[in-house]
Amino acid sequence: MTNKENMPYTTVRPRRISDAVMEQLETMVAEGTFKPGQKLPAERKLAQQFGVSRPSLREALQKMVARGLLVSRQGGGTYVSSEIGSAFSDPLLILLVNHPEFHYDLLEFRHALEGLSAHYAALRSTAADKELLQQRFDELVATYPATDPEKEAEADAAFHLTIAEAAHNVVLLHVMRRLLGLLERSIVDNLRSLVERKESRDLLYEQHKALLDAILAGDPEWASQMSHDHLVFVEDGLLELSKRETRVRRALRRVYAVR
Amino acid sequence: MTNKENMPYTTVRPRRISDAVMEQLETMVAEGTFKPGQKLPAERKLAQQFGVSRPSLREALQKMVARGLLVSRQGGGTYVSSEIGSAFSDPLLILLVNHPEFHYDLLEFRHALEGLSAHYAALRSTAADKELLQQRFDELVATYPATDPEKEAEADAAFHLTIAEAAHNVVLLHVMRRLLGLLERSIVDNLRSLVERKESRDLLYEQHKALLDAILAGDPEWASQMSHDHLVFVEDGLLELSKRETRVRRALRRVYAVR
DNA sequence: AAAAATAATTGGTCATACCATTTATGAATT
DNA sequence: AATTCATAAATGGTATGACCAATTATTTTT
Repeated sequence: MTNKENMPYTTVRPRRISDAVMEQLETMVAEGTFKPGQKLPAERKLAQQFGVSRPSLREALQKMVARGLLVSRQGGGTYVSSEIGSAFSDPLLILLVNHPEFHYDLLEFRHALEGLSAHYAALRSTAADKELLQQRFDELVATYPATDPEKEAEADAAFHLTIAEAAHNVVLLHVMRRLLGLLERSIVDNLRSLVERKESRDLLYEQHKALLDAILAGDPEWASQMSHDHLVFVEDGLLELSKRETRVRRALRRVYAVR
Repeated sequence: MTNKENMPYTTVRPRRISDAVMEQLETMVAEGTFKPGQKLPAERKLAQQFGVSRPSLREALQKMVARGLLVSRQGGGTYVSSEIGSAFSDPLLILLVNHPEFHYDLLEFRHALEGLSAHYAALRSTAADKELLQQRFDELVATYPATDPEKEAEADAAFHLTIAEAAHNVVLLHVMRRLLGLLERSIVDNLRSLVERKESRDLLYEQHKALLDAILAGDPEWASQMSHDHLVFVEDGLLELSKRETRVRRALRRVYAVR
C-alpha cells in the first residue's frame, strides 16, 4: 500500500486495505481522474495496480457501488456513476423513515428547510429563477383540479425544488432533494387526504401564491413568514393524518397478531 | 437464497448475493433480532447459515460496516453498532465538503439549521433541557480564554447540539449531528482565526448569551432573531476566511504545479 | 487468587479456480 | 462492402482453501 504520510489533513489510516483502496479510488473520482460515465480498468488490473488481491479490491468496489459512486455489470465492466448520490444511504435516516413516530419530525424538518429556501430565494433569485418559479407554480396550480395526488406531489416537489435552486446553496438543495425523495410517499398520502377538503385546497393555493409573490418581490422576511404560515397549516393537517394513521396501524397490528 | 415474494413494497431483487445477504441482516437489525451492541455470529458461521461463501458474506458485512450499521474488530468479532449512523455516508455530501467552493454553502446551511433549532428549542425545551443548556453554555464560555480551538469547537458543538436536542425533532438533531461532524475541521479553523480578534470574541459571547436567554425565556421569535444575528456575523467572518483560504490555495496550486 | 502461557476463535487477506454475462473479433453469407 | 453469426476473450460474480494477525478463552504456573 502506498504511503499516505505527509498528506495534508490526513485522516486516521483505515484499518482495512479495502478502505484504503476505496479512499484512493474516491479521490480519483472526485478529482476527475475517472469521470462520470467512464469505465474503470478491469478488477484484475486494478488489483494488480493497487498491489492487492482481487477479493480485497472487490470489497472496496462493492462499498462504492453500494454508495452509488460506481455501477458494475457482470461481464460488462465497472463504471463511474453518471448520477452521483441518487440514493440517500444514511442508515439512520432510512430507519427514521420507516418509523411512523418520526415521520412528523421529518415533515416538520422538510418544511422548515422550505422556509429557509424561501428566505434565500427571495434574496438571491435571478430573473431566470423567477421566470422558472412562475412556470412551476402555474404547473402546480394546473394539477389542483385533477384527482391525481402523485402528479400533484411531483409538481409540488418541482415547485419547492425550484425555490431551493433559487436559494443558490447547493447543500440546501442537495438535502432538500433527498428529503423530498424520502417523503415522496407520505406527501402523496397527505395530498390524497386533502383532495377531500376543498377549503383546505383553497388555503393551500393561497399559501403557495403568497410564497411565490414574496419571492418574486425579493422580500426575504415576507417569504419566510409565508413559508412559516404554510408550515403551520401543513403540520396541523399532518398531525391529524398521523393520528388517524396511528389508529389504523394499531388496528392492523391486532389483525396481524391474530395470525 | 430465501424467497422474497409476497413482501409488501417489494424492492427489485438485488443482483448480487452480497446485497441479498445485506438486506436480510439489515432487516434482522431493524426488527431487533440483533440489537445494538450485540455480537453477531462468526463470519464462517453466518456464511454457513446463509448458504454462501465467506467472501460473499464478507462483502455484505463490509457494506454494512461502511455504513455504520456494524462494527468489526479483527479477532474480536462483529457487533451491531450502538450508535447507528455515526458517519454521514452520502457520497455527494462528502464530495461537497471536499470542495472549498461549497464550504460556504455548507456553513450557511448549518447555521440556518441552528436558527431552526433555536426556534423549536424556545418552543419546546423542558426544565431539564434548560438546565443542560445553561451548563453547556457555561462550559463553552469556560473555553473562551483558552487558546485551544479544538476544545472550543467541541464545546461549541455540544452547546448547539444541546439546543438541537431541546428542539425535540430527531431528524433535525440527526442532520445537525452529521453536519457538525463534517464541519469539525473548518469550525476549528474559524475559531483559530477568531482567537486573534478579541472584539469578535466578545461579540460571539454576547450572541451565544442572547441565544441562550431567548431559549430560556421560551421566546421562539427572539431565539430565531438571535440565531439569525449570530448567523450574519459568522457568515461575514467565514467569507473573509474563505477569501483568504482561496488565495492560499491558489498559491499552493502554483507551488505544486512546479513539481 | 493472580499472572503468564497456550490454544482456540475470529476477522483480514490472498491465490486459484470456475461460472455467468458481456464484448470483441473473425469467418461466412448476402 | 455490409451484415450476420459463431467463437474467443474479457469481465464481473462466487467459491474453496490456506494463511496471517488480533482477540478471547482456557489451562498452567506462581
